[in-house]
Amino acid sequence: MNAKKQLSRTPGAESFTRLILETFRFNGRLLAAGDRLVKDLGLTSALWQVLGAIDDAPLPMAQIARNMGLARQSVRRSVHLLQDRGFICFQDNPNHQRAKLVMLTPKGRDVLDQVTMRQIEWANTVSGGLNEETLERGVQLMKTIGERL
Amino acid sequence: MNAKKQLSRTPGAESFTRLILETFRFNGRLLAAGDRLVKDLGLTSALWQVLGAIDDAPLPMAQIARNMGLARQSVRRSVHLLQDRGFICFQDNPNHQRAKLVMLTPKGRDVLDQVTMRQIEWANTVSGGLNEETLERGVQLMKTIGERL
DNA sequence: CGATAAATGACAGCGTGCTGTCATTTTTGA
DNA sequence: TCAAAAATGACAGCACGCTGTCATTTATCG
Repeated sequence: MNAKKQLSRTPGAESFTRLILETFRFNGRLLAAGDRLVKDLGLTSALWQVLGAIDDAPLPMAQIARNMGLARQSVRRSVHLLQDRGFICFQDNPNHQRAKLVMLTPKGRDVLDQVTMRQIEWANTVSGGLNEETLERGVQLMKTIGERL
Repeated sequence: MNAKKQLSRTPGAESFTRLILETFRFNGRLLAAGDRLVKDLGLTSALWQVLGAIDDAPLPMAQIARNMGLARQSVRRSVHLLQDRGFICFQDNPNHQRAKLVMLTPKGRDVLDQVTMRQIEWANTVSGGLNEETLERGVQLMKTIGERL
């Protein structure tokens, strides 16, 4: 007698498992594409994302991290690299003595604007011919599953 | 006169951009969930994936890397960690003197089988209530876009 | 008000992806 | 056949995510 439980994936779980593996690949490709897009400006995908997070308004590191879904310390590292490159600076926070506001320098503003224009052209090209609803359903799918994890 | 070109995203590009940001988040959550699932067995998401790649048959490192969509050297590092833990060993490759075959040890086989059972239960739960076609469309979407990058 | 909890950033260190370079082996093609 | 190109794994080192710990500041609530 075979005591091992007969365990198998539902059809949905099969698809879900494929989705996971494909997500790993896709994520890697997106990061690589982003790196290519901004390399000559002295940026990387990670640094660019942090710049983008303070596009509208200066924010403390912890707030940036929450907005991006990253750990506080991951953002801290990027912020210091951006400071070294002269893209951001710190501004006193009237509401919090410890948590200074991370703010774009004029140089950082220039670079972010350039990158944004490149991203727009790139996104228009890559998404060309793709159905908007299909994309939106993909976003929703990841949000839905993400919340269950 | 404003010489700046009026550049904006198409609706598809807006959705695509949201898809990108959501992919970063989703990827992070998946890795964390995988780590939790196998932590007590001395594995991580990355090591587990490599074990899974040689579930069916021993393969050389470079082949594993291609199958997983990773760089050769990323896989090399994981393979050596798995060797340190006694989960894999090397087997002579009759077709290639340099590229030894990476093979599960009995211990590695046991662990992988355990992990696989856990993943099946987990995937069945997480994917419960999700439409299979929706998931499959998500997979297709990422494959399609991924090829354009 | 004051004690305790929570949030924040600094510091140290790890895991896993990448690239570049090298020696060796295998494959290709003139 | 044999020289050039490609593939493979070893080694070194970087980028960026994470965690844990700490001192300090801020918020909470009895």
